[in-house]
Amino acid sequence: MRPPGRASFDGTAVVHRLSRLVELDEASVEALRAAARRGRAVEQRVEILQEGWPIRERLMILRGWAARTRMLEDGRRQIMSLLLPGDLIGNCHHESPLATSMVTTLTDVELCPSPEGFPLLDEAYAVSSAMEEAYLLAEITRLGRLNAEERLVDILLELLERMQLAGLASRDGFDFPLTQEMLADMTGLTSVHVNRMLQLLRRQDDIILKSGRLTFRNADRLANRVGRSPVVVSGLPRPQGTQ
Amino acid sequence: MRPPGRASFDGTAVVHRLSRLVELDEASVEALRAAARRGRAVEQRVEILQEGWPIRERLMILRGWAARTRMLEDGRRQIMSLLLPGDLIGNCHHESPLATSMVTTLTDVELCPSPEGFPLLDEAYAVSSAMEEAYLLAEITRLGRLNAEERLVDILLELLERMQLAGLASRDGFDFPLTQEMLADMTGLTSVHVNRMLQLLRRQDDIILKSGRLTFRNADRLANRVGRSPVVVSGLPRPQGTQ
DNA sequence: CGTGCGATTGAGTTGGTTCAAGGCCAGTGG
DNA sequence: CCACTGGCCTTGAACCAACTCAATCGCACG
Repeated sequence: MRPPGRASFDGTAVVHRLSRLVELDEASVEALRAAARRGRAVEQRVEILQEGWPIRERLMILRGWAARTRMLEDGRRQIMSLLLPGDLIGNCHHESPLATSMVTTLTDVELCPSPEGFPLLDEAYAVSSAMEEAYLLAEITRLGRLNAEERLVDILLELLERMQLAGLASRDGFDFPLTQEMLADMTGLTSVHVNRMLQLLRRQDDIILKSGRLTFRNADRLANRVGRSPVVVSGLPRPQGTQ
Repeated sequence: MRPPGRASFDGTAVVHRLSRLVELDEASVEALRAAARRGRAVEQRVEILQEGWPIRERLMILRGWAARTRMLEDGRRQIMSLLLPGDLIGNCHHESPLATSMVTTLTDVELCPSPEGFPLLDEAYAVSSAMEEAYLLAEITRLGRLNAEERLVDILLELLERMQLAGLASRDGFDFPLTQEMLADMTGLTSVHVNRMLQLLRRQDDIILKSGRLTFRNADRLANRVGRSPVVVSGLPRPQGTQ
């Protein structure tokens, strides 16, 4: 566990992700890289942003996972969305200066302010923000209408999709830092039940999940089984030129 | 049931709501009123927008209720958010030209394109869009961590809050057009269970719900009981000057 | 006076929770 | 080098909130 403080990073994930959303020019990419060099490290389980705080700056995640969460009085916790490398935090589309949710690091994280004043980057931020909304909608359907197994499969596939977008996943797997309790807080289940469902998926030979790595045996078949279609394709402008 | 087609309306709800979000100038208000006069009526249970459709124009709801919904293959349905009079549809914050969800009318509805090119209105749209996100986050927590009774109370109180914002509710009640099945599709429950929970609330003397009107016996007490705080206050810029 | 949609009720079932007790393993300190 | 943590995962058994299925009621409307 490295101590928080200064750190350096090349910003691969951010560049990879944003340039898949919008075809970026050299200046934008360079600005991202430069920003990434000024990255700050934050330990796991730290609150980056509190609900209602003024948003000073827009941040990007260079490394590690964070989450937008809400706590109830009695300790119940809901993770409303995950923030992965390449994602933006506090992407307030406007003059709304207050955070609408708490943001907590789930792992050790490295972040930096996102560069401003580059038209293409602004466009990418906008698309990114639209994607975020699409993921919120997906989360609502997941919680409202899917059963435990479907929820888990659906969220895992979404993560594969997003990690691929950031260039951090192979065709069928990626490094997976979440505990079962975090999965429970995302899916609205208990960690005990998440455990049983993961075992079910393992027994069915759908996934391999061990030592911090998640691998799908056949992601397409699985997606098909729970009736999932990728969010990116359906909810977003097709990447221009790229792809 | 009036036939769809041309209709006229003064746009009270829209003006009321938006001028609570941002202090509008005379020109903006007049533009809203003028737009409202060109309102179009749509029957209940009609799909205004399909997922993936290009968004031609930004619409406002003048009268009636609609919803952003998603259907699963097997007929399960989730209402992701409600659209009330004064709300905007397809408030795409950017160049993202595709609808991220289906929009269906729940009641007979009257709508019109929202005026463009007024700086203060644009600001109001932006705030409105931020609120929409806050409501999505609230919906996620509701579905993920509240039990049936809490979900129902929470959503009903949210609706009170929103209807008041549009000037369509008294201090403790408003006209309520939703069927129990629609409530079920919002709360991720079955209509049978929604029915039982509503009866519970009636028995506890929390609400009166009959002949299309919902009244709270003591909204504050109820809010307190389920640990709910208003979304508007916590997640939004305080209305400047107003209030 | 039907007719049909929505609300209501009952009885049985189940998916997911709760509570509580281990088990595993990486990191730490002696 | 090994024993001792502490965090996370695993397992079992009892329980309960919410679902399912199916019948009935009530009312607005034609």
